[in-house]
Amino acid sequence: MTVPTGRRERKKAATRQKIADTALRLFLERGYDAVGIRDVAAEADVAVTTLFAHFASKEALVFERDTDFERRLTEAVTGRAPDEPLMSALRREVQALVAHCAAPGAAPVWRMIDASPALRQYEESMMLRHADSLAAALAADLGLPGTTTACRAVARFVVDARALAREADDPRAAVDEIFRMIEAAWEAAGARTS
Amino acid sequence: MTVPTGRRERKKAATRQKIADTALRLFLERGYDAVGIRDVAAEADVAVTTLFAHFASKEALVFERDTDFERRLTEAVTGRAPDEPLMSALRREVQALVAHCAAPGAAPVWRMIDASPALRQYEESMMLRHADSLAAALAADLGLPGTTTACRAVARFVVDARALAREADDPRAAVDEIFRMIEAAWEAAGARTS
DNA sequence: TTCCAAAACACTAACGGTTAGTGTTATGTT
DNA sequence: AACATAACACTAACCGTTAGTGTTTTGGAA
Repeated sequence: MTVPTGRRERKKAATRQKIADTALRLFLERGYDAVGIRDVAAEADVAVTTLFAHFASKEALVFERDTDFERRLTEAVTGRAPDEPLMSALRREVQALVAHCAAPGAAPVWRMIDASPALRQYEESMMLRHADSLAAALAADLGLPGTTTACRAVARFVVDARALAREADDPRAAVDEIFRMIEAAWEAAGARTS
Repeated sequence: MTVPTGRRERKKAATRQKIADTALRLFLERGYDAVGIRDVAAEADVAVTTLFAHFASKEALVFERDTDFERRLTEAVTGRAPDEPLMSALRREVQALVAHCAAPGAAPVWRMIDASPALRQYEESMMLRHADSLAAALAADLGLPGTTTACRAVARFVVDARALAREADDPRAAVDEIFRMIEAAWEAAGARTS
């Protein structure tokens, strides 16, 4: 139980990163479906089993940073300024996340994701996991003992907002519009929750 | 272009049904993961390729009636009484769908679905497809040329309601609570949409 | 009735993601 | 210095799925 950063952990992180980088490069070069797991493993110079020790599935290679998204959502709730309303903080964070997806460098990756049913499906279930985390964070912020139906509902609405905005013509405006709806929903629920 | 019901179509439907019934029986008997496609095909006395000619995937064997759900959602919109509000009709239909899931005979099937990540994921993406259909139906009902952001958002909220209610302690109450939120969201959007 | 095109069905073989089983090295700790 | 552990490697296989190919059935046209 010493402090974290030993050589072992650094090597492990390096291997993981090398695999992820190699995979993304190959996927963008030749297309997601045209690259096999065995190709990625060979190019990254690791065994297939090693690759699966670091990533649970082929899709997970693409969404390597997925825990970041989850953390950002929950921290938007737990780490907001004391006087900021919940929904305001969430809208800001979703705006930032959507803007991040629309960044110039990210475009080819999202085009690849949109082109692959497997990747789209993986992203969907990722977002539902994030919604569960967010629901828990919301409930905790309200001092509730467990996640209520209203918390779960709003959490889903928020991740829906991100998904819909990503596909909209004007992502910024879409987030604003959907959040007006979510805020109304939240107030309607609030009459019973708080 | 004669009328449909020839012997051929009856036989095809019978084969399809036999495959689905056999699959569901085996899945419930031995567990979804413990039954292979080859087992199902053998037990239904068809070739594996025939099975895949009728069903696109192993998961589709379980959600055989999925188009029914989709149709019921859109028809709740298009086929409602002329004076009934949209959200009222949708709430009624979602209540019916959720009640249907909670029916005694359906319990083992849902337990199986909840136990299998693959099935859960399949159901999720099914629901998103349904949300897209519903969004189109909503837009059409409002006389809009295309699906707007608000339509898409509300459609997602509605299918979220079904998913959340299915897992809630008191499904009926959950649907009511979430629909109070959705109606508020719909009104907030309506200020700009209609 | 006879024949034809289409569709359902079958069979083999394979592909690609994923895992089990087993063994080898490197690393942090005692 | 020695041990326990975790990272890594290799082989072989499992399972869902598809391609390729051929056979039978069926509905309708000639």
